[in-house]
Amino acid sequence: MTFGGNMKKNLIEELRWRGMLHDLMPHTEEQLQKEMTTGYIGFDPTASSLHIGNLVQIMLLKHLQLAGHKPIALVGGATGMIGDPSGKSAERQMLSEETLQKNIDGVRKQLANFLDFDCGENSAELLNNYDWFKDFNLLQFLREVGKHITVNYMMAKDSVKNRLESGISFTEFSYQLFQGYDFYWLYKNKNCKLQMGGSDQWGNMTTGSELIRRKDSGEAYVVTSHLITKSDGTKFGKSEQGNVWLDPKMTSPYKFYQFWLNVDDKDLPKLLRFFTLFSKEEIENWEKEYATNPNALKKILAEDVTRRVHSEEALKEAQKASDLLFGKSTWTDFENTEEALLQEVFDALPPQCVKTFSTTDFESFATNYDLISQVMNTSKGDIRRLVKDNGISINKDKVTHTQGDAKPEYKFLKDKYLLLQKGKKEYFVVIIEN
RNA sequence: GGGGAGAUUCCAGAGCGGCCAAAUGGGAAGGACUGUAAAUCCUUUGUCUUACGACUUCGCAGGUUCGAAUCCUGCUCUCCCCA
Repeated sequence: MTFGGNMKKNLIEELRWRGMLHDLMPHTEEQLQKEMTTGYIGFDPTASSLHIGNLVQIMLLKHLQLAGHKPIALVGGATGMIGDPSGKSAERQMLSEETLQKNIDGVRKQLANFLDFDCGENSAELLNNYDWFKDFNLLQFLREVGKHITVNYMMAKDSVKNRLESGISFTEFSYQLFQGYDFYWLYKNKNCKLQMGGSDQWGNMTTGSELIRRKDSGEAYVVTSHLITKSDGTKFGKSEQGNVWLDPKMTSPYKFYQFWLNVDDKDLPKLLRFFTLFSKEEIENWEKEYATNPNALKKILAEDVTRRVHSEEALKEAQKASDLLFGKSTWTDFENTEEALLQEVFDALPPQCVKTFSTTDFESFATNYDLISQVMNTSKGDIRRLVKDNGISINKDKVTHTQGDAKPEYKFLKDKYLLLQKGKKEYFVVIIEN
């Protein structure tokens, strides 16, 4: 039951025990056992970076490759221009071509990080469907694609059905044909027989399989994964600031690491299985060992994901920052930290949380309220409220109302840093430069 | 082309001449309790201000009125129904 002697794992089994498998077409397993199979997942460039939600799909491709098959990551340069109606209750805004191009570039770069592109016959490939759609004219499309799929079939898809009340444009209605043709094209040109994706993509994906059957009487398979949701039912991957992105410029590795440390206990079993590559035994052993210490598990999770998405160095920095910024760190801890390390820690903070002032600029703040609202970029009323609720600290000391109106007078850390906190978790740093 | 409904603060959604900076819910923020968790509780959620109050908001532009989110006129946009 091996092929080429290099089969490592049964993909479907792997996805099953991880709880990722949602649905698959009949005979998919046989196909995967029979030979090295090429499978693809499409990513629409709706933003200039992928986010944590997309990471599940990336993991699918990763598992595919680890099981000895060949993954293709497809950037939807063409389909992104149309807009997938799946899961959307209203017509979406079209992106300008300029934004789209920027997004495609960003997404391409990230995808390239996760897969092995140089490991022999099952090396990964990165493609853009714009390449085969750009010269495809409308008449050709209608004759070659449209003719094979009935409107009845298309209307039966949930993504379309759900929109019949609220309205759906022809553009979004036709989305599934484009995605379907992607699959067909890959089938013809890359011998791709498998498409994977989130469970919300089932409808779109089966259209492709259908097209392959009708046009070529070919067999092509579809596997879907569960969409990751939080135990409280809200959307996963949103933090206070919105989406958690994979781009370090949009979500700093520090924030990223913190995100995983802060997940709900109840989500841990699922997250460890979805987002790490550890084996069943490893995960189960840890869960036994740390049954009463979920923070240890979170650390394992956060470390692994941060390392793979960013890098070992980024992880180290994020951890250094976390150690200093959290826990029981005191003012003296900061003073005793050498400057180079402090610098690193502050670098790990999101850029908007670090402000540099000249001495004269700093002198020009009449009150602490002025200073704080400037640094934290919030209204003074807000800061007053926070101070009233004990929510602001400077240099690890709570700011009181009377202090708030006083002129800022501080002992600077290493003669140049001032440490502000909003709540317990959010740090801001002022750097004084001459 | 004809007819109807609607546009309110981050979102949903009340208000339908003064007591409206605008109910309620959600979200978000801070605090307490903890484990940088969850649940719970408390507070806050237009701007400024020594919270007394001042100023700017209810699709856009005008108008009526002592006074408008609320009434009138025009415009823009969205949705529904009929052709």
